[in-house]
Parts: sequence; structure tokens; C-alpha cells
Amino acid sequence: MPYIYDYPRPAIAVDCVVFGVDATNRLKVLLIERQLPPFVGQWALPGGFMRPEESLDNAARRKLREETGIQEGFLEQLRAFGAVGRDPRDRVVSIAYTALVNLRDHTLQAATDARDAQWFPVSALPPLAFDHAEMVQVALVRLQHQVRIAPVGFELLPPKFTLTQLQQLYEAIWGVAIDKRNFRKKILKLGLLVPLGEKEQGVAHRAAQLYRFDGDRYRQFQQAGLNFEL
Amino acid sequence: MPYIYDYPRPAIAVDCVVFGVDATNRLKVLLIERQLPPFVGQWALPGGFMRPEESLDNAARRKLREETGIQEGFLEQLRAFGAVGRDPRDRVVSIAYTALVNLRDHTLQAATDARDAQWFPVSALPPLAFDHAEMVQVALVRLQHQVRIAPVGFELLPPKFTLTQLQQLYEAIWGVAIDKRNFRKKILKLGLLVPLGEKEQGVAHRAAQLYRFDGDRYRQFQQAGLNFEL
DNA sequence: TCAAAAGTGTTTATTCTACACCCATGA
DNA sequence: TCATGGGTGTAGAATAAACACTTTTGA
Repeated sequence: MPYIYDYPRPAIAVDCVVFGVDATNRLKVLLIERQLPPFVGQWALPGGFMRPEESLDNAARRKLREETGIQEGFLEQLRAFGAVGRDPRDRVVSIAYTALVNLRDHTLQAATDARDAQWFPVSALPPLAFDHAEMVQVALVRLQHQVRIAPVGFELLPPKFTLTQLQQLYEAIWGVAIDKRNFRKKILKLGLLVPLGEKEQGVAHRAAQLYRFDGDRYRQFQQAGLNFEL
Repeated sequence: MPYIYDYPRPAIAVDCVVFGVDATNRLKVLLIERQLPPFVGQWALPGGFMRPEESLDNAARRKLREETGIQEGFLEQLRAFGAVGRDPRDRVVSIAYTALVNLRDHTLQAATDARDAQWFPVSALPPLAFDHAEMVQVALVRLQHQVRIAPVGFELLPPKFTLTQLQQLYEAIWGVAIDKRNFRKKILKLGLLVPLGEKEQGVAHRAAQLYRFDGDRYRQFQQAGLNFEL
């Protein structure tokens, strides 16, 4: 049963740039191996066509779930990509999303039109289908800015984390080394981290204090019109 | 002659949030009065449907030209708006753009489906059609961030401007008062402004030095990996 | 007892903030 | 000559940057 319009219409797709940080604190991106044309066998971002009855945001969340099994976590629109030749089949405008997930909690399950799903270091990505390499690049730059002024980095960590884990997260995102003492002073002065009584378990050295991010406190902070900058 | 697809397709539109600063240094947004349904007679952002053979960016530039006569200036994508009920007619995903124009140089010419085009202060907008009020809000927040770290503000000024004009521009965008001496020190230290030999003409007080923004210098600055922040 | 990472302060340089008066110009 | 905005410096406070050793833990 065909759909008929008076004017030609491009298709609308969504694609997700999913960032995670692995056990060795490297920043990674989730890719799927395509098993449908075009670009069969190539690595690509998880994504697919939007349905008319869902919002863009919901479409992104649905595709992420369908193709990777990821149900929750931060998901935010990056921007639309609308160059004319970006899809060889047809005119397709794609809305890219950035997702941040706590990689330690997720086991991946490929599904639908994804043959396989795998994490790749941002610094060593394989060739990507469509304009997905550009999407990753834009998403990374946006992430680098965003973690400076908003507490989105915590989405990449487990709920309980050490200050060293947090520091290494920033180092991975920005690609720079940070002074330990200065970092701790600055981040604790914000007053957004709560030290839990607990310590790290099972490490072959002095166990570190665990912290959690205080979301309620941050909302108050925001409502008071305050900003932070790292 | 109809267009037939196997799956239903939303339509794709573009909308432009056009900012300008008037002679009294107020930040304004350009709106058009709709003369086609829906929302006939209401104020809305200039925009309309994308054509399949053009990129999103070109669609935005075309609509801006058609509806306002504006040919040039800064134009950058904001993001896509894709809530389900945002257009009462049909499922329409709209890609919003931010445009910055030197208002002093432009006389407006309404055209196409715009009955009239007018500048409104951002602080006193009329009720807007669709979700355009949200678009303006998002665009303003983005602009406030962007002028802090990139020299986009100059797009709103004539090529030759005084430091006071520049200061008042930032004050209009941020909605705050800025100390004159501190502002001058900071902005001149960046080394991106070139004092022209000339002075302001026809003012009833001491004439101010005119400056221009040094775009070449800024590109070198960028390539050296430097950032600025006001 | 050794290896490995946790945790902790001070000094110096830089940047930010607040603040007031004289100058040039055209009406 | 007066009204209007142009143009300029300094002192004190706050913030940022550089830097090294002791502590705790498990192997």
C-alpha cells in the first residue's frame, strides 16, 4: 500500500554516536556492521529511518535499543546532516544524536539490520559508511565543549566512582594530561560530588574513596543561575 | 504528478532565526506575517519546505532570500525540531538555522508567502506560529554561548565599528552591563581588532576610533590551536 | 618489603574586578 | 560653554599553575 504526496519527500533517518569509556579509560564509540545495502559489511553508526508517528528523540532511542540493546542513558540531538549525496540510494536527511553510556554496565546485543556491534577507540576508527565519520567528529568536538560546562561526563561513569576515574575520563575526552592536585581542588570546590563512606574494592594498592554526583544539588545550582567551568 | 513511496514520509522544512542589532543596539529577530495556512496572519520565522535537490544549508539560504531579501551573512544550523504535533497539517520535521545579519545594511522585502517582514526585539516577541518561540529561545542561548568563544558577533556589526558598539552588542546579547575599561583591555589583548586610521563621523561628541575584525589573523590564531573566551 | 596508586599544600604568576576623571567634538 | 560619549590605569582579590612527598594496600 503506497504513500502518495504532491511533492517529492526526502526520507528522514536518525543516527547515534554512542560514547563509552572502557576499563582502561579509553574513549570509545559504538559501531555496528551493516548487513543491508548500501555499505554492506562496513562499519556504521547505529541508526535507521524515523517513523511518522514518533518524535525524532524517540526514533533515536528506539534505534539505539533495537540495534545495540541499550535502553537508557543520556541521549541528546547533535544536529541534522543534509548534504545532497550523503546517501547513495535516495535523498536522506539524517538527524545525528549523541549518547553517553556507562560502558561497564552494558553487554551489547546486535539485532535488526546490525550483524555485529563493537566498541572502537575514537582515535582508531575503521572507515565508516555514509558521512558517519563526520558525525563522530562533530559529536566529539561537542562533547569536549559540553563536559567543560555541564556535568554530562558522569553519564559515562558508574554511579560510584573515584576521583582518579573522573580525572582520566576528562583526560580521555580532551586528550590532555591534567594535574592531579589541581583537578581535585577544582572539582571538589564545585560541591557537586558526595563522598560515600565506601572505598574501592580489590585493588592492589591503597583503596580510593568513592564518590557520587549530586544531581539534586546540581539542579539547585542551575536554578540559582550558576555555571561552572572546568 | 504524484510522488509515491513504500513507506510514509514526513515533510522536511527549514526555519531561520535571524538576529540583528538595530541603531539603538537592541537585539532583534526577524519575523514574517504568514499569509498561507496554517496560522494565517500570525508571526513566524522565515522558512519553508526543503527541495530534494538542495542541501539543508542551501534550503535555509534560499528561504531566507525568498522571504526577506537577505542574500548574505552568517548562517549556521541550530538543530532539528521533530516533535509529533508541531505542525497541525502533517508530520513535518523542521531544521532550524541561526542567521546573523548586519541590520543597518538591510532593507527588507517581504515576498512569497510572507505578507510582511518586521524586526522585533527578542525581549518583546509577539506570539509565534508552530514551535517557533522555542526555536528562538534555543537560538538565543546558543548565540550567547557562541559569542563567548568565537568571533560571530562581528557578523551583526558593520565592517567598521567602534569599541562601544561592540560592547553594546555583547551587552544586548547577554543582557548584562559590562565595565568599559575591562572590556577594552580584554578585547584588544586578543589582537583580532585592527584600528583603522579613521574616526566616526557626524556625532555630537568626541569621535570614536573605528576598528575592523581581522579575519585572517583569527584563522592563524585558530590554526595555532588557540581559543579565546570573553 | 615492594610496587602501585591515593592523598595532600604552598608558592608564584596570571587574570579579574572595581573604580573616576580628563578629553574631544558638535550643537 | 555645555552636553555627550571617548578614552585611559591601578590596586586588591581571586584564580590558575607548577610542583614532590607520605600513606595505604595487596601481592
